[in-house]
Amino acid sequence: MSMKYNPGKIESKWKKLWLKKKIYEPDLKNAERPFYTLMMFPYPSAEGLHIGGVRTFTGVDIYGRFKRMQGYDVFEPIGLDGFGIHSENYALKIGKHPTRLVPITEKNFYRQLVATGNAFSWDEALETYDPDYYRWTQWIFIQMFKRGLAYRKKAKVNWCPSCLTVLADEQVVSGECERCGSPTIKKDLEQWFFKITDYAERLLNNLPKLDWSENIKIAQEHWIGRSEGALIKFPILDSQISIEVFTTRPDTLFGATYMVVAPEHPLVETLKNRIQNWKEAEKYISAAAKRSEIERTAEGKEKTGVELKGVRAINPANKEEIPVYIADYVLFGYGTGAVMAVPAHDARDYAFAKKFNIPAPVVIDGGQEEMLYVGAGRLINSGKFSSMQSDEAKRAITEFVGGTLKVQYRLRDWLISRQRYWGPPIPMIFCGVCEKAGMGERKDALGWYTVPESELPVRLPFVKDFRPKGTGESPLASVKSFYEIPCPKCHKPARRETDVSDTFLDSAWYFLRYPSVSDSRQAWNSGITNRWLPVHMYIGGAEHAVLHLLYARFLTMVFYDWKLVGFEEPFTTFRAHGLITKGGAKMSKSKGNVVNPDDYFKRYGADTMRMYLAFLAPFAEGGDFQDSGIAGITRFLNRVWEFSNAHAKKTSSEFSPGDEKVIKSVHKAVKKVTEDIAELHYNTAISALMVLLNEFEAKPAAVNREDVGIFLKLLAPFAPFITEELWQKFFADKKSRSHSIHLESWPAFDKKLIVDETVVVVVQVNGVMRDKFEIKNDASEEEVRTKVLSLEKVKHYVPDVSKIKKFIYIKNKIANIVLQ
RNA sequence: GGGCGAGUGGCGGAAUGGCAGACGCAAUGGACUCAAAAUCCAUCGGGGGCAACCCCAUGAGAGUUCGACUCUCUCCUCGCCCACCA
Repeated sequence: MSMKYNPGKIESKWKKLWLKKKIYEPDLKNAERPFYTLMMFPYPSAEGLHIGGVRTFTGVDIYGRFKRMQGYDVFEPIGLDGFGIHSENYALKIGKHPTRLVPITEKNFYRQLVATGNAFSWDEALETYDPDYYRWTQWIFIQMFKRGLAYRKKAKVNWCPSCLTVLADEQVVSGECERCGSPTIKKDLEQWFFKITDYAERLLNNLPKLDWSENIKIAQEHWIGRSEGALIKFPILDSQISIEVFTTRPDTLFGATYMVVAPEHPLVETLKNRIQNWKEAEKYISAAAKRSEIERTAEGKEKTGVELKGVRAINPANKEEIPVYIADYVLFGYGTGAVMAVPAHDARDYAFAKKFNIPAPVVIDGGQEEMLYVGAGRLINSGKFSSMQSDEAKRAITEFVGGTLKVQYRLRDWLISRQRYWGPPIPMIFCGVCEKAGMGERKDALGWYTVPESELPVRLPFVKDFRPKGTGESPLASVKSFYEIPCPKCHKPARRETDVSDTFLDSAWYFLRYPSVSDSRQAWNSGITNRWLPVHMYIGGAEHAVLHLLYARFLTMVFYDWKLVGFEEPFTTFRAHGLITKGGAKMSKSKGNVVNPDDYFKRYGADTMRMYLAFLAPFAEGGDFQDSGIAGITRFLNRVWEFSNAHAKKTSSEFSPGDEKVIKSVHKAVKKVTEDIAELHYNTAISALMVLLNEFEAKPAAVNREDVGIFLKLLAPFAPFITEELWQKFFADKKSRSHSIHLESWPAFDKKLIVDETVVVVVQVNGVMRDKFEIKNDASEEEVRTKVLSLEKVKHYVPDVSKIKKFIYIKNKIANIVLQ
């Protein structure tokens, strides 16, 4: 009889053949129905591919294969985000230079990805550490500088004392470094920033138009954090100086009994001479600077601060003299770095005022005796504004004190420079001579010049000691041959920028490069880009909601404004995938519950693993990986193999005339699998295939050769190898040029065939199920009623027909008799 | 503290206003076997009953509805994200 199903053998055969025949390479220049499907850029960790990563890649692949069979020219590129702190930290840990580590991890990662059986377009693979790629990352930086969107600024920035580099706000998670988990501190450093804040409003306003997982959109909305309020000036007594605050509650201005400025606020230094307790203030300021973000916030609601004695401000609404404090509960980076404090109507101010015995007059009638009321309401004790409602009062009071209405965003500019080794050098040159002479490429950045585009890439030199220095300078700052360079303008000795750019810059534009990888003269070919992008189906982790996904949107918007791309948003559809746990816990080395894909793929085969990962839980939700569950898929594929071998090769004389029910089941399965894949409900699509096979096996004589063919096509996106083998064996037309099942067309279903001639109607009495019966489809309510009342069970529960209050019939589904 | 999501058999999960537990795992019994594995058949939420059947059950409690796992409110638990943003 037939040979046994041997996944190892058929998988290695088809893996090679698919690559050789390039069946997954679309015609990038001429494709008529482009469909770009993409999984978030992976970074090649030396441990190799994570099983969760396998699941996500495969999830994207199932969708791509489905679209390809539906007639689309599917582009599913792959590459590695190998530059950056994550890769460098690993290199540091094992004491191997990143340049030596890269070829090893790259080879291993690509080998694993081939093993998954994914239909990647390998010809377009790219790596961020490849000079052919990062020259364009540098090119982007140059354009950003030239157009004023990249700038240098001395600022209090997040510093990771373990990674010894600065970090963007998005990379500080709960006061900890996103990479290594160390508590971060604030450091005063001059750094490069991208002006993402210029795009805050558009990044926010476009969100509703995007077909993205809702939670991701909400996360971005919160991160951008729009709030409407007012800028109001509080004059300082006996001076020309005033303190400006941003407030969302100008309606509570009459209740402002003190002010707070952030310890980092430059105004504090300006007022130094007036501050009678300067020593105390100074002590507080330097202590605040040293404390980590965690310490600053972990002390939680316990407020600290120092009154600036000798400095008094005037509340512009009621002209009262009020004290000024410094306290670290006020953030320098938000608003103006100073607040007016209204203890009666703000929880933080309330806590602070209580501790420092500051009065808290009530100015909004909260309808309760409670001191603290943060809601809106009717104004009291507010002079001529008393009895006004908050909404109206906001505008009126702002106007009264000469303030201005203002929209404030929480989003800050993207800190782009890193004092590390493993990244693209920032392509800038600084000339001290030009700076003194008032020269520079941009008037607001004296002394700074971009590297001429013809000289790109600025290659990352080999630096033996690539460890971060912790001095605020990158290891490149120790390589004279790298940074010593004549000024492009005055030709005097100048200095190259030695910082590298953030990894997130590498990954913020890679999807634009993929279709144009072969083009060595430009970052992307706009004709090809506009043909293929925006990415039609993008899938990745929710943890990138405010990192990668925000940065990618920002850059795309910028390129759109520069007319380099014809679309404003990079990803039409985005779906977040779920997390895979093992034994109910996140996989981690320390817990010893990490699933190594290599072992499993070798043992069970790619088809089985692909299907198991898709079957174990809804794709978007994630679930628990259990070894025992794999057996179910192994059995299923064995049965597919056996059944196909036994029935697909029947000669025509052996064909069954076909059983009506089997045909209907096949059409129903086509509908269900088609709809489920489109919704990424892979688990239920697979269960539908299992149901169909169960039915095939129950009445094999009624199964046609054609039914088997349809079944294999439906299964093909999930199990590409076994279906290809069986298709080639029994169905493929050997003469046609390419006869892969994966290039066959997706089965259609006949609407007429999925409707049953009879339906089962459930009978309820007072909402409790009592009986059911079969009746012809779309029977009239009268027919149903007659039938229902004739049932023995119904007679038992409804002895007196006159007691029927209501008869409810939902067509083809249910009949409910309601008694009084 | 805020936001988002989730709570259904021994387990993963299905059903999103209409027969709760599809599909699969595990388990139990049986067939095959000298035996085991594999495979096949049967049982498989709880309680009652010889049985036909009946009752209870989707984290807890209320509500809306002829009818609620599904919608609304309150509470509890868990997960993820953000977190002194004025």
